[in-house]
Amino acid sequence: MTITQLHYVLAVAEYKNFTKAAEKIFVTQPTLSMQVQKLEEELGVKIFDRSKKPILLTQVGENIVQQAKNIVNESNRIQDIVDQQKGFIGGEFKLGIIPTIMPTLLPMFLRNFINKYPKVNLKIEEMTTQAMINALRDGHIDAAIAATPLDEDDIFEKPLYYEPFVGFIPQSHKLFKKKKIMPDDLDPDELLLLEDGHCFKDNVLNICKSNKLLQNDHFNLESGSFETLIKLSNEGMGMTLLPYLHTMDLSEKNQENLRMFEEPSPAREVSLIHHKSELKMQIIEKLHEVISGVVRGAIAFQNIKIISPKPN
Amino acid sequence: MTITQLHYVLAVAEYKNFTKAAEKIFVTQPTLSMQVQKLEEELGVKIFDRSKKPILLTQVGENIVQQAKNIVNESNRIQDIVDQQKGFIGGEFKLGIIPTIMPTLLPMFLRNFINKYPKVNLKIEEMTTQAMINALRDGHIDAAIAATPLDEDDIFEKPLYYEPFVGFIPQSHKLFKKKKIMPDDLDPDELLLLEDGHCFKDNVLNICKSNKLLQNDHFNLESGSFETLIKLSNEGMGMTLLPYLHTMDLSEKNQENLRMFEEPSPAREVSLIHHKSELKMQIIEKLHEVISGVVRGAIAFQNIKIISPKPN
DNA sequence: ACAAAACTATAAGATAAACTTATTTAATTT
DNA sequence: AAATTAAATAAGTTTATCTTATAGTTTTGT
Repeated sequence: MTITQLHYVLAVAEYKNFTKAAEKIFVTQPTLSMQVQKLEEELGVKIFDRSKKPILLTQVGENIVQQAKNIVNESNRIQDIVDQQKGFIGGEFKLGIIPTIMPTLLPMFLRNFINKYPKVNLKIEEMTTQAMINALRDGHIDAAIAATPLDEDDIFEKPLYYEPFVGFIPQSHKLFKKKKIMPDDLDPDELLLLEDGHCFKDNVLNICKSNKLLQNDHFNLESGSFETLIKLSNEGMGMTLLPYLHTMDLSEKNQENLRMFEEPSPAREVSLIHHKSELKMQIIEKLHEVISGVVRGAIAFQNIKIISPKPN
Repeated sequence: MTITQLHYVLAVAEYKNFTKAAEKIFVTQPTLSMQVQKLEEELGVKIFDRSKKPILLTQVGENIVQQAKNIVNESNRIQDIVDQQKGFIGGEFKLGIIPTIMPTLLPMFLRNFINKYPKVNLKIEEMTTQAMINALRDGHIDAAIAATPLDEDDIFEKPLYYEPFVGFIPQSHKLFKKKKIMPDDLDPDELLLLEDGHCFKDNVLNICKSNKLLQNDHFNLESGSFETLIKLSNEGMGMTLLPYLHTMDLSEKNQENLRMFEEPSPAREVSLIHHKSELKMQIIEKLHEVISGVVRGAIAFQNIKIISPKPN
């Protein structure tokens, strides 16, 4: 049994197809076939059931794949140990970011980070929270930025900052005249919302319903579309909520529609999340350091009420 | 990086000597030299400091060895998974047993176990509790039988049975006339004891002192030497305590000197212990099953007071 | 149902990796 | 300083791994 063979098994298990897996890991298909067979022979069991297409994992196969993931993870950790010792911060690092955080946060820290750690080859991908969790588990990404808490017990969360929500209220709206708004002022049925799955906790307000309506309808608002939300709002579709960092980019005219909450302001917790396997921790720590440092300058609220991303 | 290379590193780390390590793992010394060098080159660090003799681990080396142990353990687990699936109970299994349990317990279960699981190649070694803990950590043994609790957080304990202590009281002794004895009757200063490190808990009696005296003096009583203890006792050196199972082998004459404790009788907890890495769990479970089944027949006490092996 | 397409397995030869024996070099003892 | 002990290097052999080419399967589409 070699680590290479385990890699091969994982690739086949992932793509359920020898040919595709072979392409992805840059070997020929016979290499995969033979090495997987060799391992199967050594262990004395079939890992894959090739009689059906797409290929299936046998029962033992499932367990073997699970364990193979552990072994491969643990073996990746050795280079980590070496890097850490050398104080080397570098190599490829894949970071996932949810759409509603991407456009505001990325410009704030990216230049800073790549200047400070030029040897890190950052690859950033926009993805949903659920896709992130899966990608972290599979090792497809090394870390991600999302609204937390997620309550996934194999995902660790390192909070980056607490970002207050700010009301965006059109002139026609009855709340426009108020200087500060309160959670109780919000009417879920006329609130325009973007963030997938982000809900106030029960005791504040549950706005998932309106959220879902928007998403399942014509709109499926994605990255950068807070602009859309603002336009809809200005056209009398109702008020909306924006994360604080996003409000800093608004035109002067739009700024006039902003209304802060009475303190403690509802806020979302934004965290750097990673898998419990703790691979590439050095980079994760530096990333956390840079981002929270940069954001600390932009957000200086004290009185904040954290909001959970999921209804419960 | 291959699993083989990690094995080689572990061997060298263990014997601090390439030549010896090479012998132990049945390869030639140049093979070790070259493969270790190759891994060092791949990682870009020296794992061993060869400038001194015996060889030292570098700082990174220490960490690498630690991680290598994890990886090797996890990779051994794959065959385990396969065996489990097949319902196969077999292969080499190394079991450590402490000297004071060995002679009485081993004959009780050994034949039974090897008949039931003939494919298991049991290798039994007598060793002290501390040696066991180290051997379990290093993977030199797969499981062990010892008095518990040990309070080692990487060692799991599966209690096998609770074995009462029985007083062995020479005719000359003042307690000889009593039918049953009580913990308070015992005088630590005149109690002959054998078991290394086994002490009544504070609230019963702390007999470690007398124990240590015996050990550090001329005697270092080892396996099978309860006989010696009994002879010493019969010659007026004082009373002693014997574990219940041992008393079953005594001559009729010696049986007359036995005095049970008033219930609840003090007892020692004897457990099958293994490392948290949970390798060869199938065999461990079967072993536990067989031993506790066999002993259940021999010990049928209800009222027992468990005694801790260590003073605290 | 039959041909085409899509996959996987096998064969054979090329490449590369790992291992052994023999020898050299370096460090430690005496 | 010589003898001893242990690790590194060199050279050649064996073994393992990979690729190209090809033969079998299973699935898909008409």
